[in-house]
Amino acid sequence: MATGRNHRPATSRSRGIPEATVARLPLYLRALTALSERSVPTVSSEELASAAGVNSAKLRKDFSYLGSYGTRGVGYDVEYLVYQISRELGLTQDWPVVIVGIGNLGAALANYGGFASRGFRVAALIDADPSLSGKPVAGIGVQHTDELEKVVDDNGVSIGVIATPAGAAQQVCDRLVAAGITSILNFAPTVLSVPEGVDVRKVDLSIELQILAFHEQRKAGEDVPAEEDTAPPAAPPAASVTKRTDSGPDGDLPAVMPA
Amino acid sequence: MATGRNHRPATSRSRGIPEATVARLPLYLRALTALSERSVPTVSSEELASAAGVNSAKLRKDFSYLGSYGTRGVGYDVEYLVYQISRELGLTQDWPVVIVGIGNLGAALANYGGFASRGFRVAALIDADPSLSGKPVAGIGVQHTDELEKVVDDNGVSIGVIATPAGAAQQVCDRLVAAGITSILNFAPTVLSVPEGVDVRKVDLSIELQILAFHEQRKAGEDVPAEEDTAPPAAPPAASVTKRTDSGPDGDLPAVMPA
DNA sequence: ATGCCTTTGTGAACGCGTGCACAAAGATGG
DNA sequence: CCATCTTTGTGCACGCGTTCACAAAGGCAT
Ligand SMILES: NC(=O)c1ccc[n+]([C@@H]2O[C@H](COP(=O)([O-])OP(=O)(O)OC[C@H]3O[C@@H](n4cnc5c(N)ncnc54)[C@H](O)[C@@H]3O)[C@@H](O)[C@H]2O)c1
Ligand SMILES: NC(=O)c1ccc[n+]([C@@H]2O[C@H](COP(=O)([O-])OP(=O)(O)OC[C@H]3O[C@@H](n4cnc5c(N)ncnc54)[C@H](O)[C@@H]3O)[C@@H](O)[C@H]2O)c1
Repeated sequence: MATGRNHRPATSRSRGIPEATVARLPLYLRALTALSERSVPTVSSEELASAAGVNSAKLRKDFSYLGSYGTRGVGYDVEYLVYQISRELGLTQDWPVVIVGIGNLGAALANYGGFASRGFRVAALIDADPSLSGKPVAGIGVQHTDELEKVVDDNGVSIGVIATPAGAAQQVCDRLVAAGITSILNFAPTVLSVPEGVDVRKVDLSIELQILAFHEQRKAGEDVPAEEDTAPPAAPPAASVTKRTDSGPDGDLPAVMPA
Repeated sequence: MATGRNHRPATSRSRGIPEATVARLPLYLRALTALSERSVPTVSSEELASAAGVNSAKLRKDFSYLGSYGTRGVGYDVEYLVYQISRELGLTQDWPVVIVGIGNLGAALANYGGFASRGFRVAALIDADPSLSGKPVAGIGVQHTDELEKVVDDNGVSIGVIATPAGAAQQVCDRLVAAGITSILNFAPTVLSVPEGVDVRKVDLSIELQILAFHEQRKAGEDVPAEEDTAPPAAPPAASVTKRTDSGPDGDLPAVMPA
């Protein structure tokens, strides 16, 4: 139990900035960086919002949490806003990151250029497989799990990425936390349990696909407006052996019925 | 403008099931599958909730949208629930998927076993690089972009995964949509614009890291409880040359001030 | 200087999601 | 058949996030 608090109750009242806003700041920053590279001096909330794919009122409200950085009748100064958001997100400093589990995914992550584009720097690659030790991936030698604590300590790493198989994830997580890491990005399909004060974010491809499949099914099913009697199979197994009245009207279960 | 509707206004009234619940169903399903493999016959909402890392009341409410599948005083039948959730998510049928952009990430995705574990099947791998054509990745030959429409059509693919560089993503997206795809999972760091009726979900590593960095910075700053006057730099560029009253207390801008 | 026109910043209403707390349902034991 | 105990299903309240709509702010032209 105590499978680790999710969400961020924000310790109570953080200094402002709703979580939903924080999640959008990187989006704005990306759009602003693109404008900056094209030497666009200012943007209106309307333009920037459409570039970021959000509602303009939402964007203005988001920015209002950072302060009043716009000029009425004109818009926002691109460079200045880039700096303000970067600072707010903590991107003015660089963040050493360790990646644990250098398999297919871990190697792809290590090779990912977008890592360094913001203030993130791959400090070390860690894997339990001894045959990988020393092998260079993306120009960095893979180190054995034994080195984990030392690496984290020496480089002052506070962000860890887990790309190991699901079975090893919790164990790796525990070690990362014990080593002093307080933020984890988890690619393994497992719920991680962490102590208070440690943030976990997860990226789960399988979940995303399942959500898409749900909507896809709905779209397909819309053609057949048989709203009433398509779904309800109406046969909860209830008492394990007592009930089993009949097979139920749902039939055609693909061999997954309760034994 | 019209950078593509985000969210899912659910076409108006979908048949129930809040989006937040849909997003958790795969989580429950994963936990239930694990229980099923251990031949556990029933679970209480409390147990299952902790395994999935959510609140038990939330879980019960989520299940209530699917119908009354529990037995009071006992809990939920694992197998039956697995089936019900699978069916609700559309996992009883198999979903052919195309992956476009077989680079570091695309190849990792193609090799990913978790794909097939649910009803997803990699129908084709597509890349614009002619030198990749025919090369087998994860046992499947990479096909050239020219084949895209044919592949989608022949296999009845409705879900596409974009793993190309950001610059090519919108273009690839447009082609996928034109070919008949209505659900897209986007790994490229770009906002995709799609017509109504097409669902887009994104996975953005960089955004996740930036969110972690934000909280990390906050944790570090908590030591100094100078709540009031740490943040407000109070120097929006405002009128380009007119304002500039003084440099403000923030100082130390790392050479990023507006010209 | 003055008025017009654009765009910000935000008050307020609304809807969704969350979690509490409890009555009802049902199993289980006597 | 009844009492007791467990666990579901949900009414309700609350808080967060979204969106509308508009007054105030400020640039710009005359
Ligand atoms: N490949 C993908 O596209 C993809 C997509 C989504 C999720 N995932 C998840 O990401 C994880 C990694 O996927 P993958 O395809 O790279 O798997 P992989 O098997 O290719 O790589 C896993 C690596 O982790 C290492 N490892 C195992 N136990 C370890 C431990 N205790 N400490 C350190 N390293 C350890 C292994 O030596 C191996 O190199 C899995 O959990 C997978 O479910 C992968
Ligand atoms: N590698 C990662 O870990 C990672 C993480 C997060 C996001 N991303 C994003 O995922 C995308 C792919 O990353 P990557 O590291 O695999 O890049 P990559 O350069 O290794 O691979 C890109 C592939 O896309 C192909 N391609 C280019 N244009 C195409 C087009 N128009 N049609 C079809 N194929 C085309 C290229 O030939 C190449 O094979 C990028 O947008 C990147 O920002 C990658």
